[in-house]
Amino acid sequence: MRDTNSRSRSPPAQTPGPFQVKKKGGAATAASGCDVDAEPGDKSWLTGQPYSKRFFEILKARRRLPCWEMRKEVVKMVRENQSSVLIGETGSGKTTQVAQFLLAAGGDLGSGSIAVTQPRRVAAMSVAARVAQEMDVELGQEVGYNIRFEDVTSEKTRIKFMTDGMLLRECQTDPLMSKYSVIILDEAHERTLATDILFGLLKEVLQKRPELRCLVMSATLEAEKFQDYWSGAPLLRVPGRMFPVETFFTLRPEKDYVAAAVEVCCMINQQEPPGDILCFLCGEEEIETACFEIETRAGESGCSTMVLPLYSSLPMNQQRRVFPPAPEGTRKIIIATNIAETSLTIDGVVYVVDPGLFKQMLYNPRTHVESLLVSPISRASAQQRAGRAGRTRPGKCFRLYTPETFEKELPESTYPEIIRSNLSSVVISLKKLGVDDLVHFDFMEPPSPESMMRALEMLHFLGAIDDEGDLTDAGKAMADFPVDPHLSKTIVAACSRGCVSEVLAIIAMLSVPPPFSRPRHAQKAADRAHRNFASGYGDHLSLLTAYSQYSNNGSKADYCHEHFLSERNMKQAENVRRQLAGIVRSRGLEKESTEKNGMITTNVRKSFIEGFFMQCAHIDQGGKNYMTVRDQQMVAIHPSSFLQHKPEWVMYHETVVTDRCYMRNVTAIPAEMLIEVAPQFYHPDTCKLNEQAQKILQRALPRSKR
DNA sequence: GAGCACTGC
Repeated sequence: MRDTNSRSRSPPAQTPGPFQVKKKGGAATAASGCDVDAEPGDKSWLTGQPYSKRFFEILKARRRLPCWEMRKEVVKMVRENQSSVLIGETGSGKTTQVAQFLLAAGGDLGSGSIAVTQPRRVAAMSVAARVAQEMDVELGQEVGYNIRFEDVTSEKTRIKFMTDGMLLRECQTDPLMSKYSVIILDEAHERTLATDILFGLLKEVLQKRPELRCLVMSATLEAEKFQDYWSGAPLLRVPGRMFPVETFFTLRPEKDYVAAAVEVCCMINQQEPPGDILCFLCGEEEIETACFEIETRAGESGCSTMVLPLYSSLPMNQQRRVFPPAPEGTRKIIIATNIAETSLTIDGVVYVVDPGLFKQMLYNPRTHVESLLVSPISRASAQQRAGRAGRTRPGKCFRLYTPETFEKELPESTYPEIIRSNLSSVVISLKKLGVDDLVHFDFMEPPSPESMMRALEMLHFLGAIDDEGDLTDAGKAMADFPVDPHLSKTIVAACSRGCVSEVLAIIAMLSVPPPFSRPRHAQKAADRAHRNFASGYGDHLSLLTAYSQYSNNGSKADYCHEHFLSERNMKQAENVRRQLAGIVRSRGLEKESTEKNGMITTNVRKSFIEGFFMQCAHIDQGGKNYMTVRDQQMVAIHPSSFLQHKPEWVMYHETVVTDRCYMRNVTAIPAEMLIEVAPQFYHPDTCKLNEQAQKILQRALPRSKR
């Protein structure tokens, strides 16, 4: 099944480039012909230690992987070409084997270390653990991983699994990626924002480092697209290993996909032979509804069934319930979001029910509005979902749409993140990486000029770039923080206003999934508990109260439980705060704190206005709704807000569109504070806001210092 | 007075 592409270029010169990394320790070298294969009694070519018994047991399984037979071809392709593409289906073993082949092959390939990127943290961790075991080394020594908040590598590390975002961050301090002799971008078909940017950066780095090798690994689809982008790089195809999956379509489109999914799950449960069912739905609420209905109907029909929901906001211990096999004679039915398509793999699934839909965040640069919409999945996703039924034995996939829909209405592959995202973070990090000419940056999928313009405009408003489009000092500082530019601007502002400690806590709380938990069965109690955190100023300062109380409490788990905080998300917020504080400290940005002079709430709000002055809204004439200043959109305060009254002006963190457009995380801002902090936008003499807004500002003018 | 797909730095 191999097709090495005929367009492959002639091999580059074998002379080491100027960025050759000095050879690190190792018991054997390329000259001794080290190989991944071994015989009992051999010593590890890498550590010089005798191999363990387990090593040989694992080796037996590795030799059976489809990838194994092609190890010489893989090595040859990568050695002879600066960039190449490897297509490997599920079960080919590419993720665990390829880096080992290349390292063992030695020569230039093993001169530095090998980076393997993954879109997800868990994947980076678990694959690293597996490979360390396969190589008979301790995790964190020769084989390690690096994800946010966790660096399990050492001086000795030769193969490093990392998230794509982590490698992108590393480029800021080492733009030539000089530590690495090979960079493998795995799961490239997922087209994450970070992988797409790494593509473009790597293309430039490869020109400067002729000895560097880049391997793009992907599941089957869009091979030609990758090849074209990498100027006809050679391609190797490794077959997968999976059981056949029989696919069924519906005759007519289904009006109510939740009802149809429930129907089909119950049908399988009653009529099909044993085997677990995995059903894809779009969100928490419909999953819980479907679970309830299937459970009820299974009870009526007398089938022994275990119905389990699965989505990311589900507490960990409940998520874990999907993995253990059901008792003999009981069928497991898992109703899951997209989390089960890529992030989690459940063994024992024989039937897949696929309505062909998922929720996707879409950004409209024209209106600045991001909204979460139910959209059709891609044909690639449909194939991936079906594949979930054939992991342990032959399975069946029930698609709740017609073959015509599949052919004509499903896009071939998922819309890359980069063309449906707000690009302000992308632009500021590229600028920081020295990519000034964004128009000519070699994106595999260039984002729309409009999206790019909006991002540049926003960064200009925030003072991150000057009129020439170059990063300002503030902009350079902002780019160091792994948060959205609105937030990094707020941090930089807080540093000068002496309230950075408080602002970081708030930003950490805003950057993690909702810290306030509100379990279905105890909503009233949760609301009551949360009211203890309420600040009259609004949500930002309420988040600060919650964070401070939590972090000053001795028994955090108990505190979370009693006050209906999500322990998982609060821990995450602590991590984020610590990381951001570390950056503030290492850059020496902080001025003296204003905590003692009682200005803290004022200064916190002023700092946020510096980052969010475009995300403010004023009350309309009727006094009921709000109008956003940026695009005159009618919005309302989200009912979850701590704000109990309707102030004239509010600042909001984000908008969410459901039936109506809501502002989430809202803080009251006096008009005079807007005029003082952002006069370019709010001074009534110069601002270009509507009449109503002007009137309010005019009235406030005498109170302001400007 | 309503609802948060999924990742990542």
